[in-house]
Amino acid sequence: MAATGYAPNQHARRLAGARPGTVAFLHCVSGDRLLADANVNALLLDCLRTLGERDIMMVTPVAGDGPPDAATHTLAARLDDPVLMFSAPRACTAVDDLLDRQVPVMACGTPLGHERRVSYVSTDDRDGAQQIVTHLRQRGRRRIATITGPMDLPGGVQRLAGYRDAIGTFDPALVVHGDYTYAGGLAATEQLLRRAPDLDAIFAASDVMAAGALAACAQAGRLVPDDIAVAGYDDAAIAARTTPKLTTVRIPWHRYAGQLTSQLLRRFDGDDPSGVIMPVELVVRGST
Amino acid sequence: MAATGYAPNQHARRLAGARPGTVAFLHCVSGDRLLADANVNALLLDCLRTLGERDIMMVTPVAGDGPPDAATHTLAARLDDPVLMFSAPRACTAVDDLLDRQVPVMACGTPLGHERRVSYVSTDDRDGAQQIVTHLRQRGRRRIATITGPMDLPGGVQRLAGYRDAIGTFDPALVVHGDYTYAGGLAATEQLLRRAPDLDAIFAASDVMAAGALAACAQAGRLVPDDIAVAGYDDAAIAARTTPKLTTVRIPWHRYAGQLTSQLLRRFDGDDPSGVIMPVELVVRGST
DNA sequence: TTGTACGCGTTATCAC
DNA sequence: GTGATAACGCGTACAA
Repeated sequence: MAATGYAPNQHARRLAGARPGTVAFLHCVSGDRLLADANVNALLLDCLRTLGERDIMMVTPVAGDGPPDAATHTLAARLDDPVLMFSAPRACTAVDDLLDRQVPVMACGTPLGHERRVSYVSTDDRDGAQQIVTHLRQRGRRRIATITGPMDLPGGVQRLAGYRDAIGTFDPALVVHGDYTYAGGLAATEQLLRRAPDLDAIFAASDVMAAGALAACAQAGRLVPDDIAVAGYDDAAIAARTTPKLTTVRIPWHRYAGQLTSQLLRRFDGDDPSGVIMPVELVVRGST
Repeated sequence: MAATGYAPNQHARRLAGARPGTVAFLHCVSGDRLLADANVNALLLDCLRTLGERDIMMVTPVAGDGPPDAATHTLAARLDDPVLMFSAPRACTAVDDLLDRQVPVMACGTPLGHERRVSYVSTDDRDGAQQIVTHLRQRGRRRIATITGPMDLPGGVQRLAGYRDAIGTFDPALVVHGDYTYAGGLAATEQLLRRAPDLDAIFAASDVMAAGALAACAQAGRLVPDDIAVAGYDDAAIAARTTPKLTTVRIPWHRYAGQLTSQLLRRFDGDDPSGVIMPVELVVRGST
């Protein structure tokens, strides 16, 4: 059997009604940002490996062009297998497509507007943001600005909520919306420095944006952490490679992926959608 | 037809002998490095999008654990569709598996030991390395070290060959083998600085390693480019984000992906394996 | 326990 | 051209 090099035909077994042997990977971003997010890649990889161990299944990523939602929408229509979804924007119509067709959907991060119908695992973003802003205030920072994530994504709104929780008196001039990219963080910081030259701390909603913020501070001749403290979020690899290294909030990536896959597997067996929230942890480094 | 929301069952059509609707993505690296290489990701994404335009096909990535070859070997045995292969090491046994089973293989980079049996698109690594070393010599550098890529990968051997072509008198003390990673570049540079304190230039076989080299130089108190010139390879995104920015060799990524997909599509139609080599271009920035 | 039909949805082929 | 039918390879349910 094994000696003859025999392997069952996946198409035939699927056609005969076997349980799905693959999981579709759906990343709801515009085409040029696909596979460009180190956090998502790491998480995806971790899931891929765990899934591989169990049933030797693979994940098929799906590429989308144009605006995030439209692209994923059309592509979702072709999907047959369970879907592992990342960066799902608020009330993403692709999700409706999938749910209508009985496709089990597992979201990474709270699926805004679909909390009851799709399974998800997310992290306690609000708490993390609170922790980091509180840390900045304890270090004596008084004019703390923030660069948010996209406001149609759960991380964007929840990290901003945490910032508001902990900031004391809220000043809209100290808030700029970002897009989780390095270039976005750099541009947002330039804008903040122009708008509020007296700020003494910046909390960026991602480490990549924080890295951009560091570059912008350097260009503007502001010393970090002496003149301005900079904090990130995610504890991504880049957080330990900047100068100075970034204070950040650590997401337990490995356990996160573990939850994602185990919940997904549970959906395979027909369990109801469920939501899991993972705790996060403050990591203090040289940038604050 | 379209109004009823009908979509043909991919498994059934495949079972009935239709042409493959998917391409398998095989990255021959140890599990933890999968999806971690920005160059590979960008290339993969580009292929994904082009492939999507044509026949609305997707790519299924395959995860492997353990040593690169063993993992890909076992996983290759499950593959049925055409394979797009990256980072294929010398005489990779997974390739034999695939070829035995008539699976068309398209390699990114010269598939060492399989040049005649699998199609490939590669870049003129030897020429690129020659160009960059010649550039360093023209700037007056005399003790030019190199951090190579893995020597079982085509980029590793060919970029080293180009270095030897242009270096004049070859000194083994100035050669350290790297692994294309940031940490590897950093460690290799520390080793070089210990071994040959008088070196005045480092050519790293990838931008990521060059970024690590910059960090090591900074830690050692050596100024770049005043004391030591640092050059990379790939023209990856990181090359424009370091301080100073990296002199490097630009690979025409977009056209590279175009060739990869068009050759792959050609294999679909039963054409014979073919090899294509793309030209590269020197990009001079502040680090030299 | 071991064996034998049938059905899954499509493509291909052969009559018509 | 059009329409019926045999594969494709594996699950599964049912019979022995």
